[in-house]
Amino acid sequence: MTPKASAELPTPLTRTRLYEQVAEQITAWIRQNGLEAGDRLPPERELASRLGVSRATLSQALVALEVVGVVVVRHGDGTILTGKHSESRIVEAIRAHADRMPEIIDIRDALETKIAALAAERRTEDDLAAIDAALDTMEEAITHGDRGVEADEQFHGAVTTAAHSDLLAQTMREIASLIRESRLESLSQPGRPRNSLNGHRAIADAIRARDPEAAAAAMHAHVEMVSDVALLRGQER
Amino acid sequence: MTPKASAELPTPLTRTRLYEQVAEQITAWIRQNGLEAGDRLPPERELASRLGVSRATLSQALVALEVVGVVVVRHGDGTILTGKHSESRIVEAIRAHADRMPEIIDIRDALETKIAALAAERRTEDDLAAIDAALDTMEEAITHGDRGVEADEQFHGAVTTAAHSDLLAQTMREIASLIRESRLESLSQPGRPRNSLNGHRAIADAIRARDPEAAAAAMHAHVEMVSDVALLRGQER
DNA sequence: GATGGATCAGTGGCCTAGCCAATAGTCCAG
DNA sequence: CTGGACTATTGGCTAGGCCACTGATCCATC
Repeated sequence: MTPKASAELPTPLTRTRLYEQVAEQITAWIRQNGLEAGDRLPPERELASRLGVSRATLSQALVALEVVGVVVVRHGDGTILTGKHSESRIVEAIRAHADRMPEIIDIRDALETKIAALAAERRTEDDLAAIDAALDTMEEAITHGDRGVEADEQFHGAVTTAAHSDLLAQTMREIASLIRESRLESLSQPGRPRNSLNGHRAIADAIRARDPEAAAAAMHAHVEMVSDVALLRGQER
Repeated sequence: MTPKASAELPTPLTRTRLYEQVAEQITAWIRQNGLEAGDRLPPERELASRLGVSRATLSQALVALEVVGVVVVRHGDGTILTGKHSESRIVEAIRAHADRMPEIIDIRDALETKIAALAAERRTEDDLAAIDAALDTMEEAITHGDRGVEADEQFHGAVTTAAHSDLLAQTMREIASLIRESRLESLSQPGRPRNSLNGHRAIADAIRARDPEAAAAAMHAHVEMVSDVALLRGQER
């Protein structure tokens, strides 16, 4: 490498572990042969030699697959498929889809509407303060010409916290990365941040007034507004 | 199988792997010493001897922790904490809570209400047939004095399928085990299965009529009915 | 005929020992 | 002060081996 390369270097070069490659080869092999739940993998010794790795490495790969829930390894018996594949990860299963925006909208609508309603019922004064703070942050961001992506997330995060439901919060966190993408698209539209802020205000007011139905309605309208953008973008393709 | 032994045997006795114990010891050690993101674990050789296991086994444990996202292992450098702990798994985070029923109700309400509405919009004739089949199964189960737990799951599964949203389906699957528990409790109440079946019928009718709002309302009422049981049980404790 | 014990082959669990490869720090030459 | 070489430390992976568990089979016993 010589001087000029001041631009971005290709990659931090993520090193792949052997066990990862082995795990992928195994799952690929499973798909190819159309194996299903209950089917057996070959014995470790055989599989290891077939893959050209040591039994220790294969064992690591199996541990990984077991943790993810793809297989269950039974002492003295063998390694059995669970048919779960990678169902555990919500996100990855969806990422493959090209036109996944509508689905994200659906689930946002489902979760956030409920969250808004719960927040209206359960919010404390502290929760309210956090929500207001997020509104101020967004106000300021927009005034400075920023899109307010972070402030947007801050707001929704504050509302989620106010709902006081670990399960809902956890689930939101699970799909956070997907939602983030839709946010970016939405807030990139000219004039959209302002609209979004107004939506937030309506939601905040309903939560302040402890009115679950109004909060749900406001959140629903807000998500719908975002969906316009998404659908529009879907047509562009 | 001989007739008499119809009682339940103690347990299928789940065997614990050494690497699992090691992984737990490590996480426990992390908590005890209040280690945070960026902190290092001791070298493998040392850690292995301190824990009294071989390096190979310790390595398996680290693979498991790496897959879950607790640590990142860097060749030639060491093992570094990520501070993520186990945020990825929705379920486990909640299992710890003693009184988690209300939260399950909340998220069921959020997801299934939306799912019902979508099902009403998008259902095909095949979807409808599957839903009706589930109703018949439950009808029969109840007539035979069964609680109809499986038929209940079959129905909700059919509705979820009819919603044609992979993301929602995925999320439902993610919390399926939690919901299953709440189902068991609900359907164990005398007279409850019959009530539940009526609720299902109302939902099915709305979906058949392609009426999203009615479907959502019916599903909401259905989930509410279940929640009565749950809350009642919460007071028992 | 059914039950229960012994046996045996196949399979995973775990270990020891060792070499290879990457990293980061140090020191030295230019 | 920069760049290269060296070195200690650390993880990556392999080989080979013993032990424990599982399931099937056979056989003695009741």
